[in-house]
Amino acid sequence: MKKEYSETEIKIKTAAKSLFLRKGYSATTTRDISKESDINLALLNYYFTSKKKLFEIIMLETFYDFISKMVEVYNDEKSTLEEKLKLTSSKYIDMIIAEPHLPTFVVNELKNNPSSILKILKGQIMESKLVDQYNDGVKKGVYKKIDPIHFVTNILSLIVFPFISSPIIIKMKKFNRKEFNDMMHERKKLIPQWILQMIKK
Amino acid sequence: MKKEYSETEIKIKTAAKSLFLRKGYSATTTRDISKESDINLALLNYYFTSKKKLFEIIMLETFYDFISKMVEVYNDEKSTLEEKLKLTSSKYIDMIIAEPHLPTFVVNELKNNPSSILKILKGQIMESKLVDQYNDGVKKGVYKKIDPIHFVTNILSLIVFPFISSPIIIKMKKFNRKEFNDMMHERKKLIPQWILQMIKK
DNA sequence: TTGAATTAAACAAATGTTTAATAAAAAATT
DNA sequence: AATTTTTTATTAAACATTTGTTTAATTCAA
Repeated sequence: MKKEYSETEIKIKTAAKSLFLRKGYSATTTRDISKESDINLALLNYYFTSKKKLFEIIMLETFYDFISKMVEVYNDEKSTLEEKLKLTSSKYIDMIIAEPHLPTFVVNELKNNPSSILKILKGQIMESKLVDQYNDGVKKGVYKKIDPIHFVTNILSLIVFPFISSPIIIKMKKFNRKEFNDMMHERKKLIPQWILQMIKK
Repeated sequence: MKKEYSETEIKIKTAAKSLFLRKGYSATTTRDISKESDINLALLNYYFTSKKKLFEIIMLETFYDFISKMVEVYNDEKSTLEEKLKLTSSKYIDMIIAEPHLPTFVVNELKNNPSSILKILKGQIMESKLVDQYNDGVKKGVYKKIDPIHFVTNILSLIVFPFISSPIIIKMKKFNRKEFNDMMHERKKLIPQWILQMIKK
């Protein structure tokens, strides 16, 4: 299943990913990619047929990484709901601080490539252990009875949206990048608390 | 201050806005715009000098509308904090349902045009009546003492992010567009409740 | 009659892709 | 082991479109 990539292919993919993340599909040219990866222009088509195909490969891998990080935690058998919240916040915030363009890229290029990429999602979140645990809490009367989609959506919203709107936050608070990141580190503790307060009766 | 636009200029602007919102700056061509607005290609440059200039005008207006809706409510003198939360949720959700591409457009093109557009923000949110009311609650000991930036960020996150991630939500829940919108209408009531629970001691 | 609005055509630059030639590596043959 | 052959990788150049913008001519309105 997993393709073995040559050194040159990896160089192309790395440069392409960096550029696609920063500038998006349309604003990235094949010459940009060839320059950034220091390979001849024609090799892009030689190895990946077209810019579009190359993009689809990168989009698929990136989205898969993005979702996997969530699915792994959500389906862990041992941890409690609260532990899952903490781990998700922590992992995601670290991941996005390391690659700040990731969320904008994912949500933005997503609306163009619908079904093929979204196949990855197939029930892995709404049928996760985390949602089970939430539903158990509802049954026991400790959590409010609301469609779990809100629960799942709220977690991701509180984690990811601040990054997407970082230019606004940075402007409003006169932050520099480090101060913004500190704010996000702070949220690792806060988000699990907030989510619990939101669902508790 | 406000420029008076001729009929042709409005036709161009309307078509351009629709296209920029749907496809972004780079993926929209001047010929797309001329076709959609049914005007001659050269008129775009005749009236707006360049594609870039036209985009900046539209970006500025759109972002201004987007922020104004918030600022108005946040600075209302009469309403309580809870009422402001309800009104913001309601207004924003209606606005974005009417123009679903708005949030993605704003956040995505924002990172490219930083200062000029973000000037609009100048203290209008962090120094708003809403933030005052929040700080009062903190002083009175009814709200937790956390930097109000989290408060402001969380409101926007819970309102806007679900729209941005709508392809994911629609896929996870096997929703159609109407069912997704219903979910968002449901959140008009829920978000103010959630926010209050998050800040209460 | 003058200035503004509109048009078709043209221009130059950029862009994704292909071609044809060469270099390098691997395989086959002597 | 040495040489030839074949396959693969890399390159510079070219190709056909697309794209943003301009020109020069024409129509329209004041």
